[in-house]
Amino acid sequence: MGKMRCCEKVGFKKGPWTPEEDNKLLAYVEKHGHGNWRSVPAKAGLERCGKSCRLRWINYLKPDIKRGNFSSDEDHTIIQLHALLGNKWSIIAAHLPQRTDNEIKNYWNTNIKKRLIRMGLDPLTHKPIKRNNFEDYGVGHHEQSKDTTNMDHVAQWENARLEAEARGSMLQVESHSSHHPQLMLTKIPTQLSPSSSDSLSIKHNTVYNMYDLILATNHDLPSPVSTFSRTSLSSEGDFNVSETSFQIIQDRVSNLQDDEITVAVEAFTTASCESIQELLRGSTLTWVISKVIWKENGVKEIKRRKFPECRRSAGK
DNA sequence: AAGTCGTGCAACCGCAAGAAA
DNA sequence: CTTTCTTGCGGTTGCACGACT
Repeated sequence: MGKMRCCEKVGFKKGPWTPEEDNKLLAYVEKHGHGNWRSVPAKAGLERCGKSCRLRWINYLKPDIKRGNFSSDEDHTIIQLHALLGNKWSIIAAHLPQRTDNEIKNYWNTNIKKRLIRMGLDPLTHKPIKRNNFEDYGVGHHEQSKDTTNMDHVAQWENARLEAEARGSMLQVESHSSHHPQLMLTKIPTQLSPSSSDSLSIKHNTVYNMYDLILATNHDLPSPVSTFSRTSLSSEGDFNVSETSFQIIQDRVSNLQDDEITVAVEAFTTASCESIQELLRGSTLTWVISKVIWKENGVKEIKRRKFPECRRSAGK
């Protein structure tokens, strides 16, 4: 593209932030809000690039961030979600209010991953590693035998994994029944609430829900809405939606109460990209909504988007 | 006391998605 | 439709600090 990324420009300071810099950034964001990070450094009087400012704000300065040790509940949640989703830190973080994806990623890499390996479990699949693979993870036979004596812990991990898998397959079963024209809503934390959550940004008097939504519709049925869920998949594909269908679906979404939106479906959140692709391939489907927008007066809008090919997860 | 090693975490980097022009 | 810009994500790096020798 030939453009200069902000952090490539010389003259920007790098490294740890000083308290003075933190104060400047904090004062600026409190006064003007965040967004357009590129212009923030100049306006805030900082010699940092916008990206660095954004990161500092998101990972450290934001007032609702919880720091310190992870509770056993949080630990359990991370294990379960990781077993299902893999390294989808942002999605995992969405299930742990006040925790940042960076913090969860660090916690995983420095703590949970090592515990798994010590127990002889594959950190990717959470399943037992074959004995001759132990050295791949730098675990010798001595250590293995030491850890396998603690079968309780291994069993706990296995339970967490199975629980997560069961949850995932249940969601798929529900999803396959998408020809039934009902909304499937399950509890999800409050990230869809247009308050001060991580997933929202406020811009031009509009609250954007940054979590994508999938809205599957079966054209053979009178009701356009069969499943309604959220995901964060990327998109590509070829699904044409007529203006009529779009209007019907938009009306349907607009008629949802805020609290219904707030408890949006979890199904695709925890299903793998592959299973979603498989699911959508087999259906008379449908199309994808990228986001719901709450305007000031509470009116909801939706934005269209094409079907996902999961580029990020496939490429990395 | 000095040097080395291991660990935890903040910060950086490259890339991609999505919005805006 | 294309280009440009901003934002977000996940992998990786490097520094600070404590434990150990």
